[in-house]
Amino acid sequence: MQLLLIHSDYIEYEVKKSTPVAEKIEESLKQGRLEDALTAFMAVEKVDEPNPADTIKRTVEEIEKVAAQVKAERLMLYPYAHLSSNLSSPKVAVSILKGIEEALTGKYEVMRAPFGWYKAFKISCKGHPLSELSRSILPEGEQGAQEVQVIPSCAKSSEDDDVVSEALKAESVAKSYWHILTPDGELHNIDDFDLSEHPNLQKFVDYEISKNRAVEKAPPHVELMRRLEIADYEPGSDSGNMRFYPKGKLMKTLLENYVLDETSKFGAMEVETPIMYDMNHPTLKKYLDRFPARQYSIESDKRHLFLRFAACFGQFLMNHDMTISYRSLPLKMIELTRYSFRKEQRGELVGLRRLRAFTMPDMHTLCTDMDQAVSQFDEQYNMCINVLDKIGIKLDDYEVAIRFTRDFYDSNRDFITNLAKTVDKPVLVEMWDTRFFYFVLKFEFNFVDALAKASALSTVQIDVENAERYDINYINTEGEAKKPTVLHCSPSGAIERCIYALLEKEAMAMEKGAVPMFPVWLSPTQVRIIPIAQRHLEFAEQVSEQLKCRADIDDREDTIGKRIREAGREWIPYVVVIGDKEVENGTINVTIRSESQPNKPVKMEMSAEDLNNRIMTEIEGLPYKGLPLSKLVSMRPKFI
RNA sequence: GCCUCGGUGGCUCAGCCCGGCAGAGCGAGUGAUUUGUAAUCACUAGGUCGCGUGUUCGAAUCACGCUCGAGGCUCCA
Repeated sequence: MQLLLIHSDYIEYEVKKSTPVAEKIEESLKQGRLEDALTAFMAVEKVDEPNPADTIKRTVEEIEKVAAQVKAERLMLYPYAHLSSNLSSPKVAVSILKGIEEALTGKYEVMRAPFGWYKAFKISCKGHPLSELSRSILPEGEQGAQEVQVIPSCAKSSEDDDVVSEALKAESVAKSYWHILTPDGELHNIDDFDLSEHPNLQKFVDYEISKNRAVEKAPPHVELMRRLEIADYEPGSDSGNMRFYPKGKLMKTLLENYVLDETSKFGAMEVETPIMYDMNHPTLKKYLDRFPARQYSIESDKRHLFLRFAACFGQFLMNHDMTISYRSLPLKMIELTRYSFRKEQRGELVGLRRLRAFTMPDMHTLCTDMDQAVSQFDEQYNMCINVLDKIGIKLDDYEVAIRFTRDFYDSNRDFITNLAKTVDKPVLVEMWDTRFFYFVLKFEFNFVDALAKASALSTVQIDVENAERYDINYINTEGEAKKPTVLHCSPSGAIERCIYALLEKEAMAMEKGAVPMFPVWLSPTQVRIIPIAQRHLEFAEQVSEQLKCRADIDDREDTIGKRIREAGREWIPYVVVIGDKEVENGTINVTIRSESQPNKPVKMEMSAEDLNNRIMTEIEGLPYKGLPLSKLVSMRPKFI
């Protein structure tokens, strides 16, 4: 039994024509309408034939469960053969459908659309989180059956159709085919590929496909983000809106500046667009109607506004008004949105991993045609690898997912193979037989965290829909207006999520017995200077002046042991202890965190200039900003 | 939205099962110590035990309602 449940404002149908298997019906059943009803589209399958009673029982349970969740009092039972490719005999189907109807009658106001007729129907989907659900009900012992992912399409109506059209069927149920693509170009069936040598990819695949994500504890980065005074929950705001303390704000600014620098080198023009838009703007309305409500909305005088969930709107509306010659293509614009807003469901928000307000670098590239788009895609793919690498997230830390339509794959096989070659490891492939989303090709780099949960960082998509929707044109060599092919790219993914990934990565490293740290250019304090006694403070000041980086002085009246420990707990890359010996010799003793092991610090005697040179080499070409807090640690407040 | 668990000084938590003076460690303040590589010692301050109602001689503890948070479901353009 395949079930597709839609909680609708209304559903109505009208029979058009009988098929050879049609049940005989009363005139009154030839049309029907229910308001505020849960509609159950159902397909009875071959596997249901041996035990119809069991199928009835379990289907009824499932429907009742959902009806209770959405508080529906009216049910429309709608036979919908297109949900399955392995249907039962019509006789069994009718008996099961009638059985379900009988079991539910009395508890609900039930209407059943007749079986075996071509019917036209209209449905208005409510669009709340539970309004669209699909269920496969299999007999006991048949759990291994093929998984079918249903991608819901909302607010669709088939009013123009005489019969339930093939197009609607295709859009209601787009099938995903999962594969593993190896660098040699082989496209393996996911079940046939041995992932045991790729444990991280295995985790990602499990997360993506089997959706098995039971986890018993909170993710480790939540404790770390607080303990390191990076970020924290803000109870005075909405959930998923974080506060950032000075150290976290510094890291965030550096990451933002880095991504902007890289995209600027890449030729992107930085722009800024509004964070709120008119819900009733004709172009935006069309776009919003395609998706269930997931945005913050604001009532302001007569207008109904929503907060942007990406920078697409602003940039596309700008593109629409621009005069663009083919000479300007590929044309790149970037905005670093502070913020983009998505009203994710309450239970889905976790620490810095998924937020309702987040900072998103969002670049769009207008290309003359698909060929140019494909070559741009390739360049941006490589840029993303490089950007994440500098941020401290290496190729081993994430898994690649590439998703495309079958048509795209058939005409770009070599190109896609090359993407796997570039990263030189197997990648997960999702292929759709029809295009449902606005893109024909996308990739993401998915970070797999300490609890085996995956989340996307970098992504690029080839969009074949929005140039049309926003009426974006360029003038070609012939002087004709043409629609460009558009690329969406976020080189790093959300900035907050990069911090999450770094924290989770270090948490995993700690588990394995390594010493955790941030890349030097991102460390809030790069050098901690610890004068042993007060008389060494002056020399400590001198050393800090010689270092052209974020060097602070722990002048608190604690023991050396304690201050060393504190520096370690702050993951400071270089720790300098200054006492009589140093003042005398003019050299310094540096503990180098990146070379140390737990309980085995690596210390080196060097001059302040040596240390400075070493750090300058490490942070060369990367953004820099001064200390986010007072140089003297004794003057700092505690944030947590 | 549904299910489960939780809310006790700034932080982390014990106490709750089985009702009887509200506790510890860290942090903060003060004093002593001026220190050579992962927690110096002593003292002090700091709490309507999330909110409300009920049961009781007596409620942090039991019951009910509310609220906020976390995890799961669902979802993730």
